[in-house]
Amino acid sequence: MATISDVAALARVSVATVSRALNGKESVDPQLVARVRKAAAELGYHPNGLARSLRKRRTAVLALIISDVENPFFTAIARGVEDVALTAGYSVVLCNSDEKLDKESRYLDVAVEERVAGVVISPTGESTSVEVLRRRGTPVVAVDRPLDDVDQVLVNTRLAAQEATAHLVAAGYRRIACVTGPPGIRTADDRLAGYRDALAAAGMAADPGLVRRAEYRAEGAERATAELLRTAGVVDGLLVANSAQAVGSLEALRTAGRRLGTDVGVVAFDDAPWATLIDPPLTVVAQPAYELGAVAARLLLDRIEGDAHQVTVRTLDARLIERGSSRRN
Amino acid sequence: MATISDVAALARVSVATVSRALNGKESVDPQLVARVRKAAAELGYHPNGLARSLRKRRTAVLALIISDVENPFFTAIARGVEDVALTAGYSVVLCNSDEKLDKESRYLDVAVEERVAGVVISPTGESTSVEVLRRRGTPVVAVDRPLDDVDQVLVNTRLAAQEATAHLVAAGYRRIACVTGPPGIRTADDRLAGYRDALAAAGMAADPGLVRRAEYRAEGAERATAELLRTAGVVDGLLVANSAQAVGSLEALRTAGRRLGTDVGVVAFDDAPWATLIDPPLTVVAQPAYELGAVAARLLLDRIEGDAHQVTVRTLDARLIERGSSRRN
DNA sequence: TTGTAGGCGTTATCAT
DNA sequence: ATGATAACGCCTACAA
Repeated sequence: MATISDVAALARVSVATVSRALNGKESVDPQLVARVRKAAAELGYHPNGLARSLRKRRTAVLALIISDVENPFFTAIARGVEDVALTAGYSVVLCNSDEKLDKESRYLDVAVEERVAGVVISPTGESTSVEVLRRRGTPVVAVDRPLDDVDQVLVNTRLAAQEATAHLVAAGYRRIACVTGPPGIRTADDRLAGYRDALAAAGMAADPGLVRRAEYRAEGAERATAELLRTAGVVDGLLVANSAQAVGSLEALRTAGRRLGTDVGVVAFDDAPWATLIDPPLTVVAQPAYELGAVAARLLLDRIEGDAHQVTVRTLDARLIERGSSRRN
Repeated sequence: MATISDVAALARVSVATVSRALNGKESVDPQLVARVRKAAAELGYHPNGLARSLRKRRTAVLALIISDVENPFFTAIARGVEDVALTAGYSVVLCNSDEKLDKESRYLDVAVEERVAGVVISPTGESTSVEVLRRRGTPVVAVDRPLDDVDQVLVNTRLAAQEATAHLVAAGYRRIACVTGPPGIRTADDRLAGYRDALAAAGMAADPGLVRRAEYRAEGAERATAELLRTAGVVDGLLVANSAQAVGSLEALRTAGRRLGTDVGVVAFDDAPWATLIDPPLTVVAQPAYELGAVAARLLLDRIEGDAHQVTVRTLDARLIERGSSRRN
């Protein structure tokens, strides 16, 4: 484990010169630079980032805390963040909070302790607190879900849900149900709200029995949907709040022998790769996940580089992609 | 940004005492511990992990370098790694090499510079070099794909491919094609080898025209499969090397009007959540991704904690799940 | 242009 | 049981 002074000794210069040479600083004799480079290579020298960051009082690492690594929506966000961070010279470390508050707060502590330059987070819930970051002045950007007093990049998911539901109404479905995520998760609440907006606008009664909440996972949605079909009377339409849930809901519909589109019109959030593989293909609300991440990273870098602006909230639009699952036949 | 000496001052003790108290060390007057705790809380003190690691010459952070964050197989591995690391008191940072050698080697450099305790990596290719880690003595475990001279956790993917192909043969398919990943990626090569093993065992000629290579993504596989169907003559069976590719291959089959199972028997690697959603459901080779990650992490922790064992290679088995896509009717 | 030396915030050693 | 103090490896005034 060679250090800077080993390099200095081998190159017969001072550590200061090594530091300057290796960091491409100002005026160093090119001949010395060469000697230093050679010595460094010979020793397999890699600067100690810990020491460097300690001294400079800043790191070039961003933390991205997402609520579910196994959800393609969040991994797409991750790629967006990564791409802009990397080109700006920052590394990204990804942390998976798994929708669990304790894991999330542990990672927030780690972020503080490792003194990351900034944090992009999709908060697990309403009680998510980034106080620990705020106290230290670590810049934060919330993505996908809101968070008080910090920059945010969101999707206009309520409008999207409203449009999706209106689309089902226009297609002739009348008893439209909604399977959404747990209460307290803003995207889940918003999608439900949009659904209700659309029903109200269409002058249709909002039957509470047609609404189910489940974890953002296939299993929960499958149970919820099965139960819905058993107990809610006639159901001929369904809005599902994410693609993991869609897997479960579609299983349940099939088990119940209900044909997609013909018997039950379905729209789901997230344009999963398999959406066009099923028969009929699934109508979806496509969210701009990659952009979400890219915009969030950009905002964060602005903050880090001291561009002290006001708290900004950026809202991106989702897009309805009509396919066979929301057509009567 | 409160430091340990701020806490010391406020609690009117020495920094040494603060350090001992906060780290639950040996014998410290309980009364002082309380005073220190109170002072720390009051100041919102969080120890500086950089300084700590610099001093202790070790970090409690593992790096996991995977070749594609958007591939569920790798995110499942990530969860395995994470679960065991977290319970052992380590944090995991996830790095996405995106199957690109330059991103991979950048992350390897970062891992060294940040002095992570160890690295789990799914190497992008044959030329992946962890020399930089070896020189520093950073423990490494390769996962899913082999790597010279380091601990490895692999799947017996050649055998699995052979079984899958034999299953197609047994089901009566005769002109079986194979869509696999790029050359140089070991899993891709192994799956092809297993496919050939099975054909040979069945005394069937291996027609090179029935083999296609494509990126481990839907688009490439779709093109490859479409071309295969156009140019390879009769094709009534298909082995696909991962679930992303399966999406593309199935699209291509549908576009070509070939019915799953009836016209073309299909088996794909990876038990994707949507596999049972299509009609008929997809026969798959399920890989123990989570275990892969968990075992790799365990091996890595052993190394880190100085359990100097010989290079070990663990091979886990995959499991064929027969569904409708490999049945004639 | 190059070198010397102080300090970033901890932990650990050595006294007391 | 507690306190002073020397590293850990690097960067950067300041000096030469």
